[in-house]
Parts: sequence; C-alpha cells; structure tokens
Amino acid sequence: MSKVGREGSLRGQKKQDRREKIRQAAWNLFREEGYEKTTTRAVAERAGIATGTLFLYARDKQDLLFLVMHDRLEEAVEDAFDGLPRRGPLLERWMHVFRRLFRMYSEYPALGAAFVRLLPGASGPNAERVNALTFAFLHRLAALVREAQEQGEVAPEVLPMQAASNVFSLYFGALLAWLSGMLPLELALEEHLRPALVLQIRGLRIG
Amino acid sequence: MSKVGREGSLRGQKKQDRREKIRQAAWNLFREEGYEKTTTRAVAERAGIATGTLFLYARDKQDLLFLVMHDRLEEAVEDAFDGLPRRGPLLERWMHVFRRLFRMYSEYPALGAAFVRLLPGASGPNAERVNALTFAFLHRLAALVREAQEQGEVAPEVLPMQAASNVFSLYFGALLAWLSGMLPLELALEEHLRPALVLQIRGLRIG
DNA sequence: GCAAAAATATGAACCCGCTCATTTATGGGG
DNA sequence: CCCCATAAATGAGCGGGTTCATATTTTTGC
Repeated sequence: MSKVGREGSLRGQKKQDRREKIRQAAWNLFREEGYEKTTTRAVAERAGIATGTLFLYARDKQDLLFLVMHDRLEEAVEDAFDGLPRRGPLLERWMHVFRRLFRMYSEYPALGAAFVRLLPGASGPNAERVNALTFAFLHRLAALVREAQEQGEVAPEVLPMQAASNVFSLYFGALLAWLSGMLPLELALEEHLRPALVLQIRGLRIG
Repeated sequence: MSKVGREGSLRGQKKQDRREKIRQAAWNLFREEGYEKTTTRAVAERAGIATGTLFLYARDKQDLLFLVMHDRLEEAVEDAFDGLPRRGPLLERWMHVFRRLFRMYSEYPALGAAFVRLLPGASGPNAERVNALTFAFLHRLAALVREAQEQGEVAPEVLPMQAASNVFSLYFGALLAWLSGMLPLELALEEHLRPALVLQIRGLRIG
C-alpha cells in the first residue's frame, strides 16, 4: 500500500481514533460538569490517555472546547441552510438560520456561553477550524443577500459581503446579550435580534 | 466629626489609597509585561501588599484588568463627547467618538485585546463598573441619534436606543476584528467600521 | 527481520491563580 | 487608657493547567 497522506496511514488512523475518544470524553464531561469545573486530567482519564497526551490534540483547555463545539456548530449550520425556504423575505430567511443556531446553543446554554465568550481572537488548531467555519458562514449569509438582490428586494449597489458582515455583528451581539444576561431564548430572538435586523434592512434614512 | 459614610473615614481613606496603589502596580506591569505574563504575585509585590490582599480589591485577575481599564475608558469616552462637533452628519459624529476610543486601545493594543476579549459576560465589582460605563455610552450614542432626528437627518419612527444598540454591535465587531487580526488602526476605522455604519444608515432597501 | 530514526505518549513536576485559617490593625464604649 | 468587636491583611497551601525529560511505539532504510 502506498502512503496516503495523513488519513490512510496506520498512524493517521490511530490518531483519528484518539481524537474522537478525546472529543467524546470532553463533550460528556463538559455537559455533565460544565466547562470550568471539568479538569483536563478528568478528560484525559475518561479518554484513556495520559494528561500530557491531551495537549498533543488541543493546544490548551480552550482549544478542547473548540474541538468539541466545531462539529456541533457545523451540523447546526448545515441543518439551517438545508431547511431554508427557497424563497421568502430576506429577514425571514436570516431569522430561520439564526433560530437554528440559537437553538443549538440553547441545548447547553452554559457551554454555549463559555464557547462564545472565548471565540473572539481564539488561537490553536481547533480554534482555526472554528474560524474557518465562521468565515464560510459569513459567505453563506452574503449569498442570501445576493439572492435577495436578484429578487429585487435589496438595492443592487449594496455589497453582499458588507451586508453579511453587519448582520453577523448583529447576530453576535444578540448571542452575547442572550448568553451573558440569560434572557429567555424567544425574547432574545424575537425582541432583540429581529428588530436589529429589521433596522439594518430599513436603515435610518427618511422615507 | 460625624461618620461620613465610606470616603471620609480613616479606614475608607486607607482603602482608597491601597486601591490606587494596586491600580498603578497592575497598570505598569500589564504595560511592561502584558496581561498574561503578569502574575498576581508580582502585582501584589509591586503594590507592597500580600498576595491575598489583592483579592480583597479585585475578585480575580480579570477584575484587576477591569480596575485598570475603567479609568482609561472613562477618560476616553468623556474626551470623545467633549470634543464632539455640535453639528454635522451623524456618521461623522459617530466616527469622531469611535476614533477616540480606537486611539485609546491603540496605545497598548495587546492590553486592549485582552480587555475586549474578556468584556462579554464579565463579572466582579470592577467589571460591573465597566458595564455601567458601557451602558451610559450606549445612551450617549442614542442621544446622538435623537439629535440627528431633530435635524431631520434620521427618520422619526426609528427608536434611538435600537439604533444605538445596532451601532454598538458594529463598533464592537470592528474592535474585535482589529484587535484580534491586528490590521492597522486606520484601515480598521476607515475601511471596516465606516462602511459598516454607512450601510446601517443607508439600509438595504431600494432607493 | 533488524536497527536507527522519527513520531507519540507518558506523568511527575512546575507555575500561578486563588483560598482560608490565622494574625494584625482599627475604632467605639466604658 | 484599655478592652473588645469588627474589619482588614497575611502568606502558606491547594488545585489544576501546562510543560518537558524520558519512555514507548511506529516507520524507514537496508
């Protein structure tokens, strides 16, 4: 057999298995005990490896959280865009997507809060993967704007990526407000995020 | 002499002195070594107190950073609104304010980055003081919107606080992008924040 | 097959944030 | 002026994240 990059080799396979073991162990402990209370030693033990080995798979404890959250985030984003109505007002399509993401965070709000608080400026291999996901998400938001432009709903001179960037900031702000202040999910979505998006669409100008 | 609440008493005076000593020590060390590398022991030593005493004045190391940043932030906000042109386009008045804040962070960008990253959902006595500052800032932004409404520049049906909240999210997003990615100050302000604000004012609608 | 080399894994030890049982300072009442 | 109650300060110790010298496993070259 020829060398098959990383994944195919025996070494690569064991490495993948171990990463998965660690992901599971961390996920279970974070859910059961919360992020702060979970010790890296406990994660290592449940994954059946030595303490030091953990740090060959995640740069630090934060990066472990990113390892765990990456898959959940990816699934939620995929799901959100899969179930997206083909047509309809831009506002409702955005809300459909953001609702799905909020719902994901609401399953374990404390974990979500820890994750979102660490997101800005995070580094480490798994943080990079999450950043890539976020970047792709931003482009998907821009695609929605482009489609709305084709429907004549959005002015043609608006740069889709610029609009996506603004909307993402509004989404992130709402997410922080919700997960920090712990106002209930529905209120955060309908009374905070939705009016913010409405105002971004409307603008401040007269008319 | 009657008891004068907290400030007048000898006890209260010593406490204030000590808080100031700690603030100075932390500020100098954070500047010289950075937030992460500075140990709480070092701060205590330079302030001339025991390790444990530090935590009577700040709940934890994070709260120490908030203690340090509060005054700088307050000064920058005060300064920004003092120097604000009495009239002029809303966009330029916003940019005047945000430029002043960005400039404050740019004096010690690494410290600013640490601070901004810890801001969301921070707790502790000094974090509360910073949150109060942020809340007041939000209201000042809303006041600018209200003035623009009186000038007929902004539609009367727009809720000033809603607009302020959106603009704050855009500001915070730009701040995070700048301090995380370390793109230069001028670009972050003029190529990131300004277009975002322009688009918020303009909206996405046709016309 | 077998060494030498390279990649991985190990866990004791280190560092540092934070706590808490104990000591010290302050101020009011007699 | 002294005593007691209360507030404040102390620093040794603890817990947990992270490191790194050493050991083990896997791959490579022959």
